[in-house]
Amino acid sequence: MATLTAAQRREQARADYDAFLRECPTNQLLGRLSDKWVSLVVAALAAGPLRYSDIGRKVAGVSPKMLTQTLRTLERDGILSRTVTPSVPVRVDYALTPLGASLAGLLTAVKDWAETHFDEVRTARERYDSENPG
Amino acid sequence: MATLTAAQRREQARADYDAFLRECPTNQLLGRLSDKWVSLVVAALAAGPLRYSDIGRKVAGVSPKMLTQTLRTLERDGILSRTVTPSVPVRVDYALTPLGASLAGLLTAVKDWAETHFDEVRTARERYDSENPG
DNA sequence: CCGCATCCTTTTCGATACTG
DNA sequence: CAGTATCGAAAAGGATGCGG
Repeated sequence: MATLTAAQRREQARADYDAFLRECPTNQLLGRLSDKWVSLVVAALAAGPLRYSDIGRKVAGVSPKMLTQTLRTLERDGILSRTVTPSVPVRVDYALTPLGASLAGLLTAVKDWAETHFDEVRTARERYDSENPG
Repeated sequence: MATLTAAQRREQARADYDAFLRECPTNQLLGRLSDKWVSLVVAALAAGPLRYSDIGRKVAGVSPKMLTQTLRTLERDGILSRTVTPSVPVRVDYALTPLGASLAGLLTAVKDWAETHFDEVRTARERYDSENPG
């Protein structure tokens, strides 16, 4: 008779796996970077520093909540810097750090790819949909 | 008195905006590509074709549901091809298309960036957390 | 102007069990 | 082996109102 039940073994395996994932840099960061708003915000700042409301205007469709949330995590990760000018009313500027700039090149490359190859993707979708009715 | 209430104007603006977003190629594709599993699956296939279960093993922690879902959308978008060999048991191979291969380079560049700069990001996080208690 | 807190809806996702 | 179906938990996301 085994010293562990099947359920216990499964739980153990899951715990090990969770620990592994938490230590895996690629998955951690990739999960963070795999965010629609991250790409758009970084792309927006690639051209130069912007104020909070300017980013909101440049990144179409982002709610204040998501914008703030995205900016906070990117600031925490050292991707961008946040500068508060204590005037009245307050002025807050965001800019890419050198680290962020190195990432921006890659993300805009992906964005450019999307723009360049969208027609091919659309064609592929239409073909797929016509070949797979239902 | 206006012919529309503020709420109605807001709703109208949102409808217009939604229509705009649906037509925007960049946002459509970028949203699709900004997916953790997409990056990982494409990266897994970058080295060469793989069978369904091989991908599942290579991409740690993906459930059958998400794997199938991801593979289906990528096939529909023309990023990868699906080949069924009607043996017993069935054998299904997935491979990047030329279109997918052109994308793979960019995504693995992002993945490499994550691996290379993870230490910097971690350091930035620790600094941020110590400077922002609570 | 910038942003936080709250509520609430929608969507996503993982676990599980089952089929050809 | 390669999926599909279903369920429930979890998270994301938007709306709104307030505060510095």
